[in-house]
Amino acid sequence: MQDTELALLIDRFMRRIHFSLQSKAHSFDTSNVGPGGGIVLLTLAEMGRPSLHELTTRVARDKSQMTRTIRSLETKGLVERTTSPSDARVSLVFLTDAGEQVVRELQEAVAETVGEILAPISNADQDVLKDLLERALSDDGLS
Amino acid sequence: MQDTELALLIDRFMRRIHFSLQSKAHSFDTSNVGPGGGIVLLTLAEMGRPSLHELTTRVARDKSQMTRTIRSLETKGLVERTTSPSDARVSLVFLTDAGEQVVRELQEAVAETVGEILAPISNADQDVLKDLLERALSDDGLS
DNA sequence: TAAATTAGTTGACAAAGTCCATTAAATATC
DNA sequence: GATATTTAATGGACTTTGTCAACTAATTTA
Repeated sequence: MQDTELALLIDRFMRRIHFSLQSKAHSFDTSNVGPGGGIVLLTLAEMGRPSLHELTTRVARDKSQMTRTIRSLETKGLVERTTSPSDARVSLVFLTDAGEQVVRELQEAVAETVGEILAPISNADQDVLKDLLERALSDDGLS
Repeated sequence: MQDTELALLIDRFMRRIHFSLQSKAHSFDTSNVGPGGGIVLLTLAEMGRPSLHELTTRVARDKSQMTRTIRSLETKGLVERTTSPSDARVSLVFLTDAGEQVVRELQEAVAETVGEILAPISNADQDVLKDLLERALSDDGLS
Protein backbone atom coordinates (compact mmCIF):
# COMPACT_ATOMS: atom_id res chain seq x y z
CA MET A 1 0.00 0.00 0.00
CA GLN A 2 1.47 3.23 -1.28
CA ASP A 3 1.13 5.56 1.67
CA THR A 4 2.01 2.92 4.21
CA GLU A 5 5.39 2.48 2.61
CA LEU A 6 5.91 6.19 2.81
CA ALA A 7 5.18 6.17 6.53
CA LEU A 8 7.75 3.44 7.04
CA LEU A 9 10.29 5.36 4.99
CA ILE A 10 9.78 8.45 7.08
CA ASP A 11 10.16 6.42 10.23
CA ARG A 12 13.36 4.83 9.00
CA PHE A 13 14.76 8.19 7.99
CA MET A 14 14.00 9.62 11.40
CA ARG A 15 15.49 6.67 13.20
CA ARG A 16 18.64 6.76 11.11
CA ILE A 17 19.19 10.38 11.97
CA HIS A 18 18.53 9.57 15.57
CA PHE A 19 20.93 6.62 15.70
CA SER A 20 23.69 8.45 13.96
CA LEU A 21 23.42 11.50 16.20
CA GLN A 22 23.16 9.35 19.27
CA SER A 23 26.43 7.65 18.49
CA LYS A 24 28.33 10.91 18.36
CA ALA A 25 26.25 12.85 20.89
CA HIS A 26 29.08 12.97 23.42
CA SER A 27 31.10 15.08 20.99
CA PHE A 28 28.56 17.81 20.40
CA ASP A 29 25.81 17.65 23.02
CA THR A 30 27.97 19.15 25.71
CA SER A 31 24.99 20.72 27.47
CA ASN A 32 23.21 17.40 27.59
CA VAL A 33 19.99 18.59 26.05
CA GLY A 34 19.28 15.22 24.44
CA PRO A 35 17.11 14.61 21.37
CA GLY A 36 14.04 16.18 22.95
CA GLY A 37 15.80 19.33 24.01
CA GLY A 38 17.66 19.52 20.74
CA ILE A 39 14.55 19.49 18.62
CA VAL A 40 13.03 22.22 20.74
CA LEU A 41 16.14 24.38 20.53
CA LEU A 42 16.42 24.00 16.77
CA THR A 43 12.73 24.75 16.36
CA LEU A 44 13.05 27.81 18.54
CA ALA A 45 15.84 29.03 16.28
CA GLU A 46 13.41 28.80 13.38
CA MET A 47 10.44 30.35 15.12
CA GLY A 48 12.02 33.16 17.07
CA ARG A 49 9.78 33.97 20.01
CA PRO A 50 6.77 31.69 19.95
CA SER A 51 4.36 30.99 22.74
CA LEU A 52 4.74 27.68 24.47
CA HIS A 53 1.55 26.58 22.79
CA GLU A 54 2.75 27.47 19.30
CA LEU A 55 6.00 25.70 19.93
CA THR A 56 4.13 22.65 21.19
CA THR A 57 1.93 22.28 18.13
CA ARG A 58 4.85 22.91 15.83
CA VAL A 59 6.91 20.05 17.20
CA ALA A 60 3.76 17.96 17.73
CA ARG A 61 4.44 16.91 21.28
CA ASP A 62 2.26 16.81 24.35
CA LYS A 63 1.97 20.13 26.12
CA SER A 64 2.88 18.66 29.49
CA GLN A 65 6.07 17.35 28.00
CA MET A 66 6.84 20.72 26.53
CA THR A 67 6.45 22.31 29.94
CA ARG A 68 9.08 19.98 31.30
CA THR A 69 11.44 20.28 28.35
CA ILE A 70 11.37 24.05 28.52
CA ARG A 71 11.94 24.04 32.25
CA SER A 72 14.95 21.82 31.79
CA LEU A 73 16.37 24.08 29.08
CA GLU A 74 15.65 27.08 31.27
CA THR A 75 17.59 25.51 34.13
CA LYS A 76 20.52 25.04 31.79
CA GLY A 77 20.30 28.71 30.85
CA LEU A 78 19.58 28.01 27.18
CA VAL A 79 16.12 29.54 26.94
CA GLU A 80 14.17 32.20 28.78
CA ARG A 81 10.58 33.26 28.83
CA THR A 82 8.39 36.26 29.44
CA THR A 83 4.66 36.40 29.84
CA SER A 84 2.98 37.90 26.85
CA PRO A 85 2.02 41.53 27.43
CA SER A 86 -1.24 41.02 25.57
CA ASP A 87 -2.30 37.79 27.28
CA ALA A 88 -1.15 36.87 30.76
CA ARG A 89 -1.77 33.18 30.18
CA VAL A 90 0.81 32.71 27.50
CA SER A 91 4.54 32.66 28.01
CA LEU A 92 6.81 33.54 25.14
CA VAL A 93 9.95 31.46 24.86
CA PHE A 94 13.23 32.49 23.29
CA LEU A 95 16.86 31.43 23.10
CA THR A 96 19.50 33.01 25.29
CA ASP A 97 22.94 33.75 23.88
CA ALA A 98 24.14 30.48 25.35
CA GLY A 99 21.16 28.81 23.68
CA GLU A 100 22.08 30.32 20.31
CA GLN A 101 25.56 28.95 20.73
CA VAL A 102 24.27 25.45 21.46
CA VAL A 103 21.97 25.72 18.46
CA ARG A 104 24.94 26.38 16.21
CA GLU A 105 26.67 23.28 17.49
CA LEU A 106 23.57 21.17 17.09
CA GLN A 107 23.01 22.48 13.58
CA GLU A 108 26.49 21.51 12.58
CA ALA A 109 26.12 17.98 13.91
CA VAL A 110 22.66 17.46 12.48
CA ALA A 111 23.65 18.85 9.10
CA GLU A 112 26.59 16.49 8.93
CA THR A 113 24.47 13.46 9.78
CA VAL A 114 21.67 14.35 7.43
CA GLY A 115 24.22 15.06 4.75
CA GLU A 116 25.58 11.56 5.12
CA ILE A 117 22.17 9.98 4.93
CA LEU A 118 21.25 12.03 1.89
CA ALA A 119 24.52 11.29 0.14
CA PRO A 120 22.93 8.84 -2.31
CA ILE A 121 20.80 11.56 -3.88
CA SER A 122 21.92 14.69 -5.69
CA ASN A 123 21.84 18.18 -4.25
CA ALA A 124 19.05 19.13 -6.59
CA ASP A 125 17.03 16.17 -5.37
CA GLN A 126 17.71 17.12 -1.78
CA ASP A 127 16.20 20.50 -2.48
CA VAL A 128 13.18 18.87 -4.07
CA LEU A 129 12.76 16.61 -1.07
CA LYS A 130 12.85 19.51 1.33
CA ASP A 131 10.46 21.52 -0.78
CA LEU A 132 7.94 18.68 -0.94
CA LEU A 133 8.03 18.12 2.81
CA GLU A 134 7.68 21.82 3.43
CA ARG A 135 4.65 22.04 1.23
CA ALA A 136 3.05 18.94 2.71
CA LEU A 137 3.50 20.23 6.25
CA SER A 138 2.81 23.87 5.53
CA ASP A 139 -0.67 23.94 7.02
CA ASP A 140 0.33 24.09 10.64
CA GLY A 141 -0.81 20.87 12.23
CA LEU A 142 -4.50 21.33 11.84
CA SER A 143 -6.52 18.17 12.15
CA MET B 1 21.08 25.53 7.83
CA GLN B 2 19.70 23.47 5.01
CA ASP B 3 19.95 19.93 6.29
CA THR B 4 18.92 20.84 9.79
CA GLU B 5 15.61 22.10 8.49
CA LEU B 6 15.13 18.84 6.68
CA ALA B 7 15.68 16.88 9.88
CA LEU B 8 13.04 18.97 11.62
CA LEU B 9 10.63 18.47 8.75
CA ILE B 10 11.09 14.72 8.92
CA ASP B 11 10.52 14.78 12.63
CA ARG B 12 7.36 16.84 12.28
CA PHE B 13 6.06 14.55 9.58
CA MET B 14 6.67 11.51 11.74
CA ARG B 15 5.06 13.08 14.77
CA ARG B 16 2.01 14.15 12.79
CA ILE B 17 1.48 10.64 11.59
CA HIS B 18 1.95 9.41 15.11
CA PHE B 19 -0.48 11.88 16.66
CA SER B 20 -3.13 11.29 14.08
CA LEU B 21 -2.94 7.51 14.39
CA GLN B 22 -2.84 7.71 18.14
CA SER B 23 -6.09 9.63 18.24
CA LYS B 24 -7.94 6.95 16.31
CA ALA B 25 -5.96 3.94 17.51
CA HIS B 26 -8.91 2.55 19.46
CA SER B 27 -10.79 2.06 16.21
CA PHE B 28 -8.18 0.02 14.37
CA ASP B 29 -5.57 -1.26 16.80
CA THR B 30 -7.86 -3.93 18.17
CA SER B 31 -4.94 -6.24 18.97
CA ASN B 32 -3.20 -3.51 20.91
CA VAL B 33 0.11 -3.74 19.13
CA GLY B 34 0.85 -0.05 19.60
CA PRO B 35 3.17 2.04 17.44
CA GLY B 36 6.18 -0.17 18.05
CA GLY B 37 4.40 -3.38 17.21
CA GLY B 38 2.69 -1.78 14.25
CA ILE B 39 5.90 -0.68 12.61
CA VAL B 40 7.35 -4.14 13.03
CA LEU B 41 4.27 -5.82 11.57
CA LEU B 42 4.18 -3.49 8.57
CA THR B 43 7.87 -3.97 7.99
CA LEU B 44 7.48 -7.72 8.21
CA ALA B 45 4.82 -7.51 5.53
CA GLU B 46 7.39 -5.80 3.30
CA MET B 47 10.28 -8.09 4.09
CA GLY B 48 8.66 -11.49 4.19
CA ARG B 49 10.75 -13.75 6.35
CA PRO B 50 13.73 -11.81 7.64
CA SER B 51 16.02 -12.72 10.46
CA LEU B 52 15.52 -10.85 13.67
CA HIS B 53 18.76 -9.07 12.98
CA GLU B 54 17.74 -7.96 9.49
CA LEU B 55 14.44 -6.74 10.84
CA THR B 56 16.21 -4.85 13.58
CA THR B 57 18.55 -2.96 11.29
CA ARG B 58 15.73 -2.22 8.86
CA VAL B 59 13.59 -0.51 11.47
CA ALA B 60 16.67 0.95 13.15
CA ARG B 61 15.82 -0.01 16.70
CA ASP B 62 17.89 -1.58 19.41
CA LYS B 63 18.12 -5.35 19.18
CA SER B 64 17.04 -5.80 22.79
CA GLN B 65 13.89 -3.92 22.06
CA MET B 66 13.24 -6.02 19.02
CA THR B 67 13.51 -9.15 21.11
CA ARG B 68 10.78 -7.85 23.37
CA THR B 69 8.56 -6.52 20.60
CA ILE B 70 8.66 -9.81 18.75
CA ARG B 71 7.93 -11.75 21.89
CA SER B 72 4.91 -9.59 22.54
CA LEU B 73 3.64 -10.06 18.98
CA GLU B 74 4.29 -13.78 19.29
CA THR B 75 2.21 -13.94 22.45
CA LYS B 76 -0.62 -12.26 20.58
CA GLY B 77 -0.32 -14.88 17.85
CA LEU B 78 0.56 -12.35 15.15
CA VAL B 79 4.06 -13.57 14.28
CA GLU B 80 5.95 -16.83 14.53
CA ARG B 81 9.56 -17.81 14.18
CA THR B 82 11.75 -20.70 13.21
CA THR B 83 15.46 -21.09 13.64
CA SER B 84 17.28 -20.78 10.35
CA PRO B 85 18.25 -24.19 8.97
CA SER B 86 21.58 -22.81 7.82
CA ASP B 87 22.54 -20.98 11.01
CA ALA B 88 21.25 -22.02 14.39
CA ARG B 89 21.85 -18.59 15.89
CA VAL B 90 19.37 -16.76 13.73
CA SER B 91 15.63 -16.93 14.06
CA LEU B 92 13.48 -16.13 11.08
CA VAL B 93 10.34 -14.18 11.78
CA PHE B 94 7.14 -14.18 9.78
CA LEU B 95 3.52 -13.12 10.00
CA THR B 96 0.79 -15.58 10.91
CA ASP B 97 -2.57 -15.42 9.16
CA ALA B 98 -3.86 -13.41 12.08
CA GLY B 99 -0.85 -11.14 11.67
CA GLU B 100 -1.57 -10.63 7.98
CA GLN B 101 -5.08 -9.65 8.89
CA VAL B 102 -3.89 -7.08 11.42
CA VAL B 103 -1.44 -5.75 8.84
CA ARG B 104 -4.29 -5.07 6.45
CA GLU B 105 -6.12 -3.10 9.10
CA LEU B 106 -3.02 -1.15 10.00
CA GLN B 107 -2.28 -0.41 6.36
CA GLU B 108 -5.71 1.00 5.88
CA ALA B 109 -5.44 3.28 8.89
CA VAL B 110 -1.92 4.43 8.09
CA ALA B 111 -2.72 5.05 4.46
CA GLU B 112 -5.67 7.19 5.42
CA THR B 113 -3.64 9.28 7.84
CA VAL B 114 -0.71 9.72 5.50
CA GLY B 115 -3.11 10.58 2.74
CA GLU B 116 -4.54 13.37 4.84
CA ILE B 117 -1.14 14.77 5.66
CA LEU B 118 -0.03 14.62 2.04
CA ALA B 119 -3.22 16.22 0.80
CA PRO B 120 -1.54 19.58 0.09
CA ILE B 121 0.71 18.06 -2.57
CA SER B 122 -0.28 16.38 -5.82
CA ASN B 123 -0.22 12.64 -6.44
CA ALA B 124 2.70 13.04 -8.79
CA ASP B 125 4.62 14.89 -6.09
CA GLN B 126 3.77 12.18 -3.58
CA ASP B 127 5.36 9.66 -5.90
CA VAL B 128 8.42 11.83 -6.23
CA LEU B 129 8.66 12.16 -2.46
CA LYS B 130 8.48 8.44 -1.96
CA ASP B 131 11.02 7.81 -4.69
CA LEU B 132 13.49 10.27 -3.20
CA LEU B 133 13.21 8.76 0.26
CA GLU B 134 13.58 5.28 -1.14
CA ARG B 135 16.73 6.22 -2.98
CA ALA B 136 18.20 8.04 -0.01
CA LEU B 137 17.59 5.08 2.28
CA SER B 138 18.39 2.37 -0.19
CA ASP B 139 21.80 1.50 1.19
CA ASP B 140 20.62 -0.53 4.15
CA GLY B 141 21.65 1.35 7.25
CA LEU B 142 25.38 1.08 6.87
CA SER B 143 27.35 3.47 8.95
C1' DT C 1 41.60 -26.22 18.58
C1' DA C 2 41.59 -21.45 20.49
C1' DA C 3 40.16 -16.76 19.77
C1' DA C 4 37.13 -13.61 17.89
C1' DT C 5 32.50 -12.51 15.77
C1' DT C 6 27.78 -12.63 15.49
C1' DA C 7 22.59 -13.39 16.75
C1' DG C 8 19.79 -13.10 20.20
C1' DT C 9 18.33 -12.53 25.23
C1' DT C 10 18.08 -10.33 29.75
C1' DG C 11 18.32 -6.70 33.32
C1' DA C 12 18.40 -2.23 35.10
C1' DC C 13 17.78 2.14 34.17
C1' DA C 14 16.74 6.75 31.57
C1' DA C 15 14.00 9.31 28.44
C1' DA C 16 9.72 10.17 26.07
C1' DG C 17 4.92 9.81 25.57
C1' DT C 18 0.02 9.69 27.48
C1' DC C 19 -3.84 11.09 29.98
C1' DC C 20 -6.20 13.35 33.35
C1' DA C 21 -6.90 16.86 36.83
C1' DT C 22 -6.01 21.58 38.12
C1' DT C 23 -5.09 26.73 38.10
C1' DA C 24 -5.46 31.13 36.19
C1' DA C 25 -6.50 34.25 32.58
C1' DA C 26 -9.48 35.45 28.76
C1' DT C 27 -13.90 35.14 25.97
C1' DA C 28 -18.58 34.27 25.46
C1' DT C 29 -23.25 34.31 27.06
C1' DC C 30 -27.03 35.69 29.44
C1' DG D 1 -21.43 42.92 34.66
C1' DA D 2 -21.70 38.34 36.89
C1' DT D 3 -21.51 33.46 35.36
C1' DA D 4 -20.19 29.84 32.26
C1' DT D 5 -16.86 28.30 28.72
C1' DT D 6 -12.65 28.13 26.57
C1' DT D 7 -7.65 28.37 26.50
C1' DA D 8 -2.53 28.30 28.13
C1' DA D 9 0.18 26.18 31.01
C1' DT D 10 1.47 23.08 34.96
C1' DG D 11 1.75 18.78 37.69
C1' DG D 12 1.16 13.87 38.84
C1' DA D 13 1.00 9.07 37.85
C1' DC D 14 1.79 5.79 34.74
C1' DT D 15 3.17 3.20 30.22
C1' DT D 16 6.01 2.69 26.44
C1' DT D 17 10.41 3.28 24.17
C1' DG D 18 15.13 3.71 24.19
C1' DT D 19 19.90 2.69 25.99
C1' DC D 20 23.65 0.18 27.39
C1' DA D 21 26.17 -3.36 29.27
C1' DA D 22 26.54 -8.19 30.40
C1' DC D 23 25.78 -12.85 28.89
C1' DT D 24 24.91 -17.42 26.16
C1' DA D 25 25.35 -20.08 22.28
C1' DA D 26 26.45 -20.84 17.54
C1' DT D 27 29.74 -19.74 13.93
C1' DT D 28 33.91 -18.00 11.72
C1' DT D 29 38.71 -16.86 11.59
C1' DA D 30 43.35 -17.77 12.62
